[in-house]
Parts: sequence; C-alpha cells; structure tokens
Amino acid sequence: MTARARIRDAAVSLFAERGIKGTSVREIAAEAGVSLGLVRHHFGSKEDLRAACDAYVLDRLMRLKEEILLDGRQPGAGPMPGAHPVVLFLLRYFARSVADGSPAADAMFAELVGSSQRWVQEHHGGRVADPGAYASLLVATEVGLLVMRAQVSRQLGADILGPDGHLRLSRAKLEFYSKPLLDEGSAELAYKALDRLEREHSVRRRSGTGRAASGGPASGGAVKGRAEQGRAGRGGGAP
Amino acid sequence: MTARARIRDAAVSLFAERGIKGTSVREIAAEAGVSLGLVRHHFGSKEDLRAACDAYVLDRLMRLKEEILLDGRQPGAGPMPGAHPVVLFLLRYFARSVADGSPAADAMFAELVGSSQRWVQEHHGGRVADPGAYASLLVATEVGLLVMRAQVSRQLGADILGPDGHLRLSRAKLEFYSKPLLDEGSAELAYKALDRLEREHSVRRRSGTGRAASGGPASGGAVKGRAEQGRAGRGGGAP
DNA sequence: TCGTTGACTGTACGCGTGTATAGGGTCAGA
DNA sequence: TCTGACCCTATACACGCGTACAGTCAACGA
Repeated sequence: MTARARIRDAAVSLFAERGIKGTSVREIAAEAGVSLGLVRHHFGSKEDLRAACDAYVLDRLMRLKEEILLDGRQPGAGPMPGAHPVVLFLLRYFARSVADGSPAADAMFAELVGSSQRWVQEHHGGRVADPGAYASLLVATEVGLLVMRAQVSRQLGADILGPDGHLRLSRAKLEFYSKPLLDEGSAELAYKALDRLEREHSVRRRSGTGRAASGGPASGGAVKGRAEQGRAGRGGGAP
Repeated sequence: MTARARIRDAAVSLFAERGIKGTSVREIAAEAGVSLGLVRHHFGSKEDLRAACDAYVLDRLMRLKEEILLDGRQPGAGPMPGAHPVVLFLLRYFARSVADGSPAADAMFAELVGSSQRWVQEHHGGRVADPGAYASLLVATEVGLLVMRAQVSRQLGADILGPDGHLRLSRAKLEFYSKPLLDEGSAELAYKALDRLEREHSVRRRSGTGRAASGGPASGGAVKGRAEQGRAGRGGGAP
C-alpha cells in the first residue's frame, strides 16, 4: 500500500471519528506512519486533504452502491442502505461530513433525496402530497442514524454498525417504515390543526396581532404526553 | 441583562451554530460584549462553560416542555416536538450537542427515547415488536432533522426553523408518520430476507465461510446510480 | 557519469488557542 | 475612612496548530 493511500485512509478514518476540527494533520501523519511534511506534499493544505477525502469516499460510495444494486440478490425494501461493512464505514464518514457541513456532502445529500423522491413517486404515485419533503425525511432518518450512531447503539445495547445491532435496527426500520406511527384519524386532526395555525399565522402576518406562533404538529410525545405547543409568546431565544 | 447571562446566551448561540471546537472563548466574549477574562471568571474553563450551557439548555427545554404539556391546547399528534421558536432554538443546540457528543445530551437523548417508547407502547400496544428500537428511530428522525437543518432546508426551499419551512415540514412529517413507506407485502419479504441473512450469518460465524455480507434490507434506491466526482488522484499538491 | 525528478524527513515560523494572574474600579458595612 | 467582596479588564505565557521550506535519498534517462 502506497504512503499516499495510507495517508488518505488515515484521514478518512480520523475525520469520520473525530470530525475535521477535532483532527490535526500531525495525528493523520502519525496514524499513517509518515512525516508531517509528506501529508502536505501529497495533498496540500488540510482543506485540500478534506476535499480529496470527500471526493474519494463519495465516489467509492457511488460505485459500491452500483455494484450492490447490480448483483442485488437482496429483495428491495425501499430506499434503505445496505449493510456492507465498507459501505457502513464510508457512510459514517459521509454522515460526519454532513453534520460538519461540506459542499460535497451537501451535493450527495441532495442526490440521495432526489433518488429517494423518485422511488417514492414510482411506488406511491399520487398518494404522497409532498414527495420532496417526504424523501428528505427519509434521508434525514437514515443519515441521522449514522450521525447518532453512539446514542442509538447505546439505546439498543449493540453497535448498530456491528452484525447484531445492525440486524435489530434493520428489523426496527421495517416496522418503522411499514407500521405508521399515527392513524388516519389523528393525522387528519393534526392536519386541521396545522391549517388553523396557518390561517392564524397569515392573519397575524397581515396585521400585527399579538399571539405568537407556535405552530407545528403537536408536541410532546417526545416528551410524553400529547398536546403541543402552546402560546408562543415569549421573546426570542437566547440573545 | 447581567453580563453573566449575556455570556451564557452568546455561548449557547455560537456553540449551536459552529460547534464547540469551532467556537473560541474570545469569540464568545466578543459576542457578549465583555472581556475574555470575565468569561473565565464566571464560568471557569471552556469545558465548564460548555457543561453550564448543556445544563441550562436541557433544563430550559424540560421546563418548557412541561409548560407546553400542561396548557396543551393543540391536538396531540404523537411524539413530535412543538414549534415554539424558543424550543426550536434550544433544540438546535441540543442537536449540535448530540452530534458533537456530550454526556448531558446523551442523557437527554435517552430520556426522549424513553418517553417516546412509552408513548408508542401506550398507543400501539403489542403491535410493535421492538418499541425501544422503534422509539430510537423516531427520536433519530426528529433530532436528525435539526442536525441537518441546512441540508433539509435547502431541499425544501425554506428554512425549516422559519414559519413557512416549518409548516411544510410539519405536514410532510404527518405524511411520513401516517403513510407507510413500505406495504405489508414488501415488508414481509424483507423480514424473510433478514431471517435468511441471520441464519447465514450465524453459520458463517460458526465456521468461517466466505462471502462478504452485503446484507440488510436492500440497498440502493436511495442512490440510484451515477457517480459524480472523479477519483481522488492527483499528484503533489503543494510545491 | 551526471542531472533531474519525485518521494520523503526535519525543523522552524507565525498565529490563535485556552489558561493564568495581577490589577482597577465600585459599593456595602464596620 | 478603611476594608473586603465582587465584577470586570488587560496582559502574558505556553502550547498546539497549519504552513513553509531546505535538504536527503533513491530511481532513472541521457
């Protein structure tokens, strides 16, 4: 393995684990077993190195997915990522990149949403009113799981990137994607609440009525109970 | 407003926006309009300041949720967070904290999963086989949306923390949570595939069979095809 | 053989960082 | 008036960072 490849692998690994800011070029050099100067010789600045890693990982991810798709002996279960250990590793880098904010990762995020949206439209025709937002939610869930790998793994009692945890998570995903959280009744109720809220909001917008906004589909459960937001009064957040 | 509160608010705001590593104590001092020394005088080390922010935000979040719960005039639509501007701001800090990794945020994540799980069990009785994992997915989706605010907002064409984007996202969430992505047939098929995979895996585990894993519930949709960037190649960067 | 090229190392520079500490005000109470 | 407590500023220090550059060594073509 060439020194250049070792440096790249070390960078991808450390960036994925500790983030860009949390990783020094010296650490990368040490991990790759080369001198600090060689990193710069091969990749230029740290930002250049990061861009090279982005390009490498994303390209690799695309190619691997194609392969998986082609041999696809697995029954397609919708836009869910596969379990290739390599893919999972690369996806972890991707997730970190998205969380840290990188143009290349943003582009791939957009592409994922695009193809998920296509999938949704193909399989659910006109039943979904806002396929773009629906697809965004789907991608946010999948990428979010990678970003929050540590927390989710702790909840499940097994690393979701390991065999056991991944299996359990995959089954849970099937439940999550096939058994709706909300029944039609409460969804309809919530839609109505949103419509009401929008009217209030536009009224408020037109004339400076008091009553601040607070709008979304209910709250709480995450917090337990139900109900949702209440007033909005209150002033701004922190500042 | 006391200088101490200004410092705390500035820290929360900057930490939420740029992350812990991406924010210097000097920037916080400047944002709060105080000297560097005063930050240290009031909060001690940077890590202490971060812990104080964690405690403040999480406590505030809990109290606000309680208030929201109590007056709750909105119809409950399940475990979805409300739209209080303040809550959203605090949630953004929370999301960043989760992504960056903080014990306090981890604890709150666990608590959110716990109450979501309770909600699921209460409303779906025995219909969900793995309520813990199901609830984790729910929380990962919600927090993931906050973490990926920029990307999701770009997809939707409006800031999901602003009135318009939030409304659209809320409606999409209702679709996402009430219209299942997978029908029973394909879910059943995928379950079977997972079972088969598990058997293969345990066999492989027992005796070292070849064939790498590539498992999971199918792959690809999300990605479709096509690669985008070119290799990582390129020669010496810097002269 | 010589000269060139490219991989690779070692060392140094400037800068921003978190941390430390001495000191200047102001105000309440003895 | 003095004194001590506080809130607050200013300055300094050591350190790790990204960056820059001179130089060593081996391979290779003329």
